[in-house]
Amino acid sequence: MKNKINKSLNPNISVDCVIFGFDGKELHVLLIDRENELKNVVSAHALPGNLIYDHENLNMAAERVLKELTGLSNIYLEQFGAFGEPNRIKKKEDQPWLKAVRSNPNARVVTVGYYSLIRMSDYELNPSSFAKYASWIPLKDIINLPFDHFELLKSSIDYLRSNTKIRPVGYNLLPKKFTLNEMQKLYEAIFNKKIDNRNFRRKIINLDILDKLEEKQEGVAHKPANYYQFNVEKYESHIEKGFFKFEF
Amino acid sequence: MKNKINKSLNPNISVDCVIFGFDGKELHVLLIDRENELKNVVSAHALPGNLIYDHENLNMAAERVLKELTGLSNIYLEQFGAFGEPNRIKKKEDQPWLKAVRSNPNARVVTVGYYSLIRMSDYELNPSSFAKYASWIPLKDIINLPFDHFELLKSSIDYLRSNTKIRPVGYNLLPKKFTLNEMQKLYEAIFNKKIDNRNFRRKIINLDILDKLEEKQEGVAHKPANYYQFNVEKYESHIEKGFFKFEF
DNA sequence: TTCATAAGCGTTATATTGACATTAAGTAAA
DNA sequence: TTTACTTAATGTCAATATAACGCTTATGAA
Repeated sequence: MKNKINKSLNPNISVDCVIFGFDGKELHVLLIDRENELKNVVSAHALPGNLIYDHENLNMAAERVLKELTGLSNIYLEQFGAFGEPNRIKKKEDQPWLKAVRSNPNARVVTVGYYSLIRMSDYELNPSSFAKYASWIPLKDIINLPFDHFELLKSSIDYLRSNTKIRPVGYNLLPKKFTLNEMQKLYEAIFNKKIDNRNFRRKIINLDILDKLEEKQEGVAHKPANYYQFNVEKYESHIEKGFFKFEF
Repeated sequence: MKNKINKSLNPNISVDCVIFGFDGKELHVLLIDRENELKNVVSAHALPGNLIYDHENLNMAAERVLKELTGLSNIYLEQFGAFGEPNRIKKKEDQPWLKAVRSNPNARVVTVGYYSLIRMSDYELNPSSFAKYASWIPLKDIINLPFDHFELLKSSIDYLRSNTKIRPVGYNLLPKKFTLNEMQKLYEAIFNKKIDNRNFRRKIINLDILDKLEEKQEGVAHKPANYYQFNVEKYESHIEKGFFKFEF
């Protein structure tokens, strides 16, 4: 079995996934823990990623790898870049792990980065393959990662920010029903900056992508907030055209 | 020599370059002609691209490949995506050429797309390697290409357009000195749509990235246009921050 | 001198932005 | 039952940006 798999695993191409989650307060990233015996290494955490099979395309590979390592499936993944420094997996501290899991640990590997935004509470993590654990780590607590994963992470954040400036975000990150303040907190988390609440509300509501529900928060010790949900049709069409202002 | 090169050519990873040029009227794309005996194939034109060496990173590879095939050097290239459909180089009509130039013509190849915008007149084309000719083809005349090159081309155009909405464009495409109308024609070519000239001028001038020169067109049978040039500092800083309007 | 051509300029009505402070609705505590 | 506390929700104004629109100007050619 191992041989059969290795036969069609391409030794030179991998995918890595940066999965962002939002808990209402801050952004988290889904990382896996690799083998236990590597716990004493600088960082056992890593982005879920692995070599691809020759019969699958890059998107399929990313979905499969994510599923194998974390148990997550049906996740919409978007490519944010290819990373191919010749020395990207040559760091000394990364070698023991590579030797343990790769049949060709010295091969040059170019990786393609995929990212996604998901509601943390919607998914249960079920790590397997070489992942012993999979867990949500607050973005701000991630200070290093093996290989060039930290670069990938930074790059994915740049991409997420650019993207959020161009098209609305949140359908995949927020609960089905959410308050405008939760949505604002998400934007603040993405841009890492405070936003004026009146201006935020005006801008978002004018986009006309939300439906205001008849439902309010309950049991909170303050004025209850109204719930909203995305109007999927309007949201999608806005995603397609983007909300550029610099048009002619 | 052939063996030595092949030893370090990675059989699974390639780069392809989409080089856009502008002649003052319309966008052109730099294509190579492959071997003569393939002239009767559906399309002998192709994007300049080839496998990468294991010692070079993706950017270096794109620069080298571009240089080898077209003679262009010192071109700033930007990545626009990775393409990895398993069948992307399996089309029947593409096999003879692959067999002729690749030592492993059946290998699965993932390609990374790079694009650039250049002033056509600034560069002389000097094809070599497996390129017999390299020539500028009007974008609108390109109706098919081998492999998935047509997909890459479409994807690069999408990327160029998105990019042009976010940051100014033209420094690499227009002559050093240019008129506002030439710049407008460039934008019209990119977006493939007419732009109101007064609004265009106002918008571009308000960006404050151009210096108005003391020089005018000469010998034209109409009111001579004023020349402008990019103020590189202001242009660069604008490129960095982008001109998003959807900010908080 | 006139003609043809593209360059270059300006206004107005509308929409968007950013800055800023107060009131409202609920629970908890006194 | 009153008061305190907390977060939700709302409005205005001045400045800026946008889209739509037509006329005048400078030059070479006829």
